[in-house]
Amino acid sequence: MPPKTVKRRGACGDRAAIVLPDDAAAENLAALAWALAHPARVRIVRLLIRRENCVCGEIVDHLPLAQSTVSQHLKILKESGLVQGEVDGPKVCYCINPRKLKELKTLIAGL
Amino acid sequence: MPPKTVKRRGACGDRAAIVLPDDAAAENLAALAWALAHPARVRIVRLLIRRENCVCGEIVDHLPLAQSTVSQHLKILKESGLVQGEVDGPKVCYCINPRKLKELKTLIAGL
DNA sequence: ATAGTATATCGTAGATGAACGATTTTGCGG
DNA sequence: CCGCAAAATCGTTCATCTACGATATACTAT
Repeated sequence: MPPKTVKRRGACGDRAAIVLPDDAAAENLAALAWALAHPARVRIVRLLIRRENCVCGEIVDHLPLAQSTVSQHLKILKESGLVQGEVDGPKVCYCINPRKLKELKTLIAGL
Repeated sequence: MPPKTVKRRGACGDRAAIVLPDDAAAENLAALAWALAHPARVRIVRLLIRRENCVCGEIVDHLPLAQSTVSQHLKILKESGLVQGEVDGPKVCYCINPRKLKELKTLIAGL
């Protein structure tokens, strides 16, 4: 997660973080953009969009990264809401959350 | 800048970073998404789009951040190409780079 | 139950981001 | 030339990412 204009500890000024009207929208878009702010995650999302159905750890085979690293990227994508995973036997299938994807597209298009 | 699947120093495995065909596209989108991956930068971009012309350090007045912090965000936005700045007397005017913005929109829409 | 495969989580290391205040740079005006 | 205002950069601090290997967890099948 990106520090999201997060409240820092007491030191360092901190300046009350006045929340302006469209702040929520900005944070929403920033969170979604953040999910795509790494090439590996872009690749994963594209992969999941293509094979519109779920995919399991073949994702790992498509990336030059260790399984644990891919798992972390998937976690980030899940937390963003862009990707959903459901258990299927010993494997886990991931798929795109079309609603979130559309939300992202709408937010970007509406810039 | 986001680590962009960057080459790490010799230690840590490093695994040759095989560059796959659409890697360039993924990195390109990731870099643009990265620029918007922070609420403050989203706000700045929106501000610059609205006042379609240039704006100077009033940007600072619109954000609950120190001048130096805003300057850093502007630097990131400039590096992404989404924003351009040109000197105007003692001030600096920033404006959106419509080409890059369109590129971003196209890449997202084409997901 | 047990072994086996598939994911997730832990622990670590190094790099980088975000934020600030302080300082430096830059371009005008007196 | 000198001072001013605006912006950029420096230096610091803490949090977080990214990556890995190693380990733990989960579910199947034997």
